[in-house]
Amino acid sequence: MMVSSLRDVAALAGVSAMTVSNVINDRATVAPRTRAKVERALAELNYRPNLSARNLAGGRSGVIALGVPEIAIPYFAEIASMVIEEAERRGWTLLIEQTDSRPERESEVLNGIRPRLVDGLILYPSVLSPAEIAERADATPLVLFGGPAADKSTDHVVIDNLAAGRTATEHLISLGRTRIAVIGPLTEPRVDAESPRLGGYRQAITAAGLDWRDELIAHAPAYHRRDGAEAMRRLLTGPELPDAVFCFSDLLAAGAMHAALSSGVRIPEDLAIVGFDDIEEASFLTPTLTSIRPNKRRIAELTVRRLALSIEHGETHKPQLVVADHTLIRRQSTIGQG
Amino acid sequence: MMVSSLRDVAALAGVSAMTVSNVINDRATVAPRTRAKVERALAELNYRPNLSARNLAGGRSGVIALGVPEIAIPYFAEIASMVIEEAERRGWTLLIEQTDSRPERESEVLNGIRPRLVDGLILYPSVLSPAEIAERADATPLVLFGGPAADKSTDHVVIDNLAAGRTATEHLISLGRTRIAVIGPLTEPRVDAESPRLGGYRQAITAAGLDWRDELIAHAPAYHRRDGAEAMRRLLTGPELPDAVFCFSDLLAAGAMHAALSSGVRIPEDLAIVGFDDIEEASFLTPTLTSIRPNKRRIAELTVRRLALSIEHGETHKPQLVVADHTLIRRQSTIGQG
DNA sequence: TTGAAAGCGCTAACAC
DNA sequence: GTGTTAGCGCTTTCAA
Repeated sequence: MMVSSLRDVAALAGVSAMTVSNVINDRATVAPRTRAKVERALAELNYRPNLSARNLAGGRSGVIALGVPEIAIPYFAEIASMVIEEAERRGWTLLIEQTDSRPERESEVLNGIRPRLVDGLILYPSVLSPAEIAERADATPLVLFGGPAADKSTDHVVIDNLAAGRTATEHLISLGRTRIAVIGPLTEPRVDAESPRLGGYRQAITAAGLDWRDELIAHAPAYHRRDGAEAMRRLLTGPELPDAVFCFSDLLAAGAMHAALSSGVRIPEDLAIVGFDDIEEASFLTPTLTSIRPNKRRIAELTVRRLALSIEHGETHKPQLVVADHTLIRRQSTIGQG
Repeated sequence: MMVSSLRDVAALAGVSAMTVSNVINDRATVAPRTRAKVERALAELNYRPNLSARNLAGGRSGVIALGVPEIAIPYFAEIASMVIEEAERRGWTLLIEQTDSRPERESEVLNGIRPRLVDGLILYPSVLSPAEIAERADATPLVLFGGPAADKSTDHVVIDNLAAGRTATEHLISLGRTRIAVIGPLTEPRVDAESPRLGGYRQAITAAGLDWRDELIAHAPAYHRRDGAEAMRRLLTGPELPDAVFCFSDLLAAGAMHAALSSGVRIPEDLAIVGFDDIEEASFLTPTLTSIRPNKRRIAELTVRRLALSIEHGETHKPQLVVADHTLIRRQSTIGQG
């Protein structure tokens, strides 16, 4: 099948290339008769615009990029799916970059691996500090999502992790649990600070007048299932047996749950578990997993909307920190068969 | 930060744009001194090539597209992750399209949603028939993966689903199970034929001299967890209680396992379960899930390699059907704590 | 309402 | 070894 250009269509329709361009982009007020002629030619030649040419001519590429640590992590896959849908709504296509949480990779993505190809970039900043992000050598519009808020110079969509951590822990306390463990990365390397989810846990524990016990704080290097399983094994062989655990991701919770069940621990009778992210898997674990559900649809929507604003208003665009909502979804892993 | 073009670099280095281009693309034999000068200018101006311009000038875009039903399905997310890695190895970036298994969407992707932007396309053909695929109005190099083999006019990477279905079923038979159920889409709408996984099951059942029982064949409309859970509930309330079940995906198996455990069925004592895909989740379910493991790394590698060949050799490229290997991974859902 | 001219940044082909 | 010319297919600007 032949590839036809604007010129071919123009020739067939007996008009100029410019008029065809106007028809395609629904611009100016093209005379109905002219429009009809052009549209017939368009169809006949099965015209498809050359995006590179369009992009080069000063327009946009219609492509945005999403940078995440790993697309195979369900939370990111679910977010990516929604971002694709939101982008499509605006006529954009999504390109995906994996950073593997490696600084060089994250930096490459930030500085435009595919230079000038994308109109904008959405990034989950996993390892780069706000300062490093602010220093990037690329002017492509950028929106961050997740992690702690960086500086004010970048659009950023987050949820209130501190409040979420508090809510998760309070839920366990309300169930009468007193030896509540935590599994997750305890610090935010990006800002060299305590994880806000841990901060929320701390607040809830303190407010309830429960003892703080270091033996119940299990660090996990990352958010994977295996990290959760390992941390749980450490807790189960430790000096203080927990009666509940708050995991900083559902993947950690899935690993922890598997390790616990394999050791004969009953859930939630002996051990209640709360996860974070509410990935689809959470509803199908046995028992089903109580989890903090960030409003993923809203995160995707806000992220793409901020990016659209930034792309459209360029210089005058004011970056903003936007907070999406979250809720606690109660399931069997804490409240039993209900 | 300013965006600089070839010309800017050329001006700074005191050479022509063409020489800069030659340096960048490692072409011709540029004099060492010239090269050094140019490279200094390149660095100083933080030059980044404009891909649209490069693409338009007759080169390639360096972007390939991957079309899948849903990126949030773990199997596709895992494959996508590996395809990204393989593509990166060749200096390509990956763009993702979701088809939702809708014919119009699949057709759009096939005919170049992002016309002329991508150098090649990898597609999981979920609903379109081989004839519809062959008729596409776009010349972009295409490689299919998964599903039944189409015609000979398209590159296609598959696994032997018939053999895999037989292996899964034989494994259950070897455990002494006699009432072996099946959960999954029973037909291939694309080719209007029986699912090859069901065909493998049939062969194994017949070869073992077991009775064929329609009551044990549970159709699932798709491969999701909820479909597996529903099918399992039907089997559990049906006239013939199975003592084993072969699910056509791990997601179906996860749903089926959840439904069974929730009804008090013991796995594997009362019911053995085999899944398909061996997604990471399979190793962390309780009990862990026996599954057919397609060689995903190999599928990604072969897919990208065939695409590279097609892109490089254009007209003279001969499409081919390539078969990747698979193995049965035995876990607790069939062989217990063993 | 339509068209002509210019140019986006790059590379291929060919000179020098 | 290096530079010149032309042009990829489109949009922007401005004139008709």
